[in-house]
Amino acid sequence: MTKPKYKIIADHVRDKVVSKQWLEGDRIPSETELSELFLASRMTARKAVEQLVAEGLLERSPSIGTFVKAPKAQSSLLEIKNIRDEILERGHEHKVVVLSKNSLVPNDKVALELSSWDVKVYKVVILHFENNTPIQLEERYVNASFVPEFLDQDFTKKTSSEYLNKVAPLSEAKMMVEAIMPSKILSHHLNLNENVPCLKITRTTFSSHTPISICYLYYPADKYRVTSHLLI
Amino acid sequence: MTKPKYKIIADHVRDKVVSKQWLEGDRIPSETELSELFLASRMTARKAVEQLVAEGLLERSPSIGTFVKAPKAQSSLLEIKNIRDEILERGHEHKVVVLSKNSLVPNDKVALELSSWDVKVYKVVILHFENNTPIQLEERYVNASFVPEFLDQDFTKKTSSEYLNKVAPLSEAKMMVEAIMPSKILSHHLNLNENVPCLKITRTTFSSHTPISICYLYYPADKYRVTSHLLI
DNA sequence: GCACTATACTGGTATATACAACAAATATCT
DNA sequence: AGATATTTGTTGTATATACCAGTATAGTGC
Repeated sequence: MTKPKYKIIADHVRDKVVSKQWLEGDRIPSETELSELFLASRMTARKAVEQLVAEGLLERSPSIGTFVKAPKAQSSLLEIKNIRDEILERGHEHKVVVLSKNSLVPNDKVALELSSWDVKVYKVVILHFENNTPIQLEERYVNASFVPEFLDQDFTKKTSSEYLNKVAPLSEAKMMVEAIMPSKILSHHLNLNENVPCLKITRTTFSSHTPISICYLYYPADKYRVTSHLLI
Repeated sequence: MTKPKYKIIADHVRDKVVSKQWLEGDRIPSETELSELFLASRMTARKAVEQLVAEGLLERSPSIGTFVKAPKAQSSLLEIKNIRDEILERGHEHKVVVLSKNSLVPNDKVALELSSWDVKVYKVVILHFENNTPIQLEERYVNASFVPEFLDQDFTKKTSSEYLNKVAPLSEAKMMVEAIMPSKILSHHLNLNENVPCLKITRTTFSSHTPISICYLYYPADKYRVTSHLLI
């Protein structure tokens, strides 16, 4: 299970970019330099760079170099923002309680979305608090073969979606918004009064055309809403 | 300006796929076969295939082959579609009942969104049926100075959003999705059972940066949901 | 007929090499 | 000093080669 060399290089470069050690517009080492740094051939270094260009992190200019690309403006429609950033942007405090971590064989519905019948799936249930008020219950299933170390993460330090976006950058997402009446257990976790509905968001995220994760997000309807802004 | 060989190969294969000469699930020629067909090296043929895999047209299975991938379901991104088209697309019947038409001075909330304190506002309330089941209650406020003839329209023939899009083409939209418990009157119109929540969509539409209309759309939660598909 | 083995084929990784097109820096000439 | 030519560095394309790890098929032995 040794990681291919081009992936090692790609991971290393991606880390430099997402950790902001290399900033937007910076020129990264040339393909030849990368190949020397990692004791690989130019073709291998090139393959790593190609992958990151496809992910949208880098941008090439022939005869000049490869540069860190500006992040997508991407405020737009029903954006995929992680709950922590959202809460911090409102100037509030974010707290997390991990309710469960499991490795399991997916049920049909989850397996269908992750198109992974033969593989394991990881499941986590996490409760998010905004200023000590429960704001989101996150029930997340992750394709274990693509993110093998998912369960080892400490989600109190980095949210699950932050981690996923790091190891398998988001390329595509499907969302569904429903209104439901909460089950008793859900009502308990979200500390809901009687007769308060929930917003249920089902979100499937893809990385390079592969479904990585499906999550069910439950919000108290009296404290949360989804917005989008669409330019035509 | 000669096209690189790998692009020629990729274009050729892509054409086979989109023209349905090669169908979903079909195995395409192996990399070696492609290289022989196009008098190229395997690496070049491989690069063509890699590109098409990245585009999502093909799918690889190590030791087995490369296959034509199932096309993406492709609902579009939280599109602003009008309810009639939506229902007709599902192959169902659409019926409309206009509950009220008014001309009034806007309350603060509506006026703020339409940024029209000094002008009149038109209001319509319309109930939409899908196969004789109430599916949407539309409460719409329109900036009267921009759409003076709004109230004269027959909304059973053309929906309000169709008409608006014709006289003031949509350039921008803001949406908000919430879950609410219906009021008694709403529950009655939507023919809801007890304890069924509603999806409330608040949508403000703009034409050339001017807010034209704000509408509140109420849906029975057990019969409706909002989806979006986001490509990054 | 059945089980096992060998072979051929597939995509995945990795390298070495070569040349083209272009840009920027450097050196050279006038 | 200024214009021109050369060199160097960069990405882009293309090939030949090698080996690995799987799968599928054909062949072999029983």
